[in-house]
Amino acid sequence: MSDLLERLRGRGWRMTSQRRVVAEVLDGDHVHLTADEVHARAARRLPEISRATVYNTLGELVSLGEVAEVSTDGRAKRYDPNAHHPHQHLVCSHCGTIRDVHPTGDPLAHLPTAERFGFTVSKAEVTYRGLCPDCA
Amino acid sequence: MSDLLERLRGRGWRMTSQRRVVAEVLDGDHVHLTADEVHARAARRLPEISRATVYNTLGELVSLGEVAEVSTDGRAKRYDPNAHHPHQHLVCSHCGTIRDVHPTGDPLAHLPTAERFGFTVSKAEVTYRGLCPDCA
DNA sequence: ATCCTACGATGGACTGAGTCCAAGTCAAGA
DNA sequence: TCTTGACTTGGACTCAGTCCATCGTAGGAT
Repeated sequence: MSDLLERLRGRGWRMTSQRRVVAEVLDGDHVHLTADEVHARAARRLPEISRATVYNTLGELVSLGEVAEVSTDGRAKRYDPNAHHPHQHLVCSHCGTIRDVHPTGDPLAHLPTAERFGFTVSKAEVTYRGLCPDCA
Repeated sequence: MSDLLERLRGRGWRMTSQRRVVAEVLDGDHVHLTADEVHARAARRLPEISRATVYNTLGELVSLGEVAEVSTDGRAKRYDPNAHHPHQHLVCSHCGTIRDVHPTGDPLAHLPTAERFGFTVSKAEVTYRGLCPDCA
């Protein structure tokens, strides 16, 4: 994530303090913050940042492929900065904790042509559900 | 789905015209209606049915395991009456069409113990994404 | 057949997540 | 340092879903 700001500048992004702060908040592994959580953390450094700007910036990061959108519970979407390392998610059904996981093999390979109904299938998202050690 | 009403009666459900209509609307294969769509179709037969009742009934059907909740897009949840036949979903990234699909093998088998972080993993939901024949 | 009552239905207010927009601000090139 | 169009702001708005006080009724009891 450290060179994210460089990549963005290279793509013609106008660099503002708001965008810098949002990008900094989204740094690390196993980070899966909601937009409101991103806003709250960003506001600790830049008190007057607005929700609209956070939504705009997250949306741009997603369409640039720098951040992945994850929705594991039908509630708020979460934003995962680990977009350059393909992975799936393991979610605790009780407390909602999310871990990045790496299954073996390619899930796409398990969908036979006959089951594709003429679709051009390009990716598979897997959500594993269960109980985490604390909730078990 | 035809014997659903029988099963529900057997579980002590009080049978009302509203519940009957909701259960009837949720009949068929590849049915993935939102709550509002269920409400609209139910209202064609029973004009004064309320949204709250549709939400209540759907929620009960889900907790009884008769209907599965599917959220493929972070927007409205969809309700899938095919809950007794395990399957995954193939979604068109452009128009949102959803098909039930049956991959080979068990996705759970591809998550090694070392990648389970102590979780008791009980199921895997797979969403395949791509373009349907009409949108390609 | 009628009565009772607890379970279910109703609709309107409310919440949470996200979008939209007109007006103001400022990064960065000239 | 000036200019300008890209960016930010906050408030109104939408959409999906929940909550709740009140009313209605399914189905067992008599």
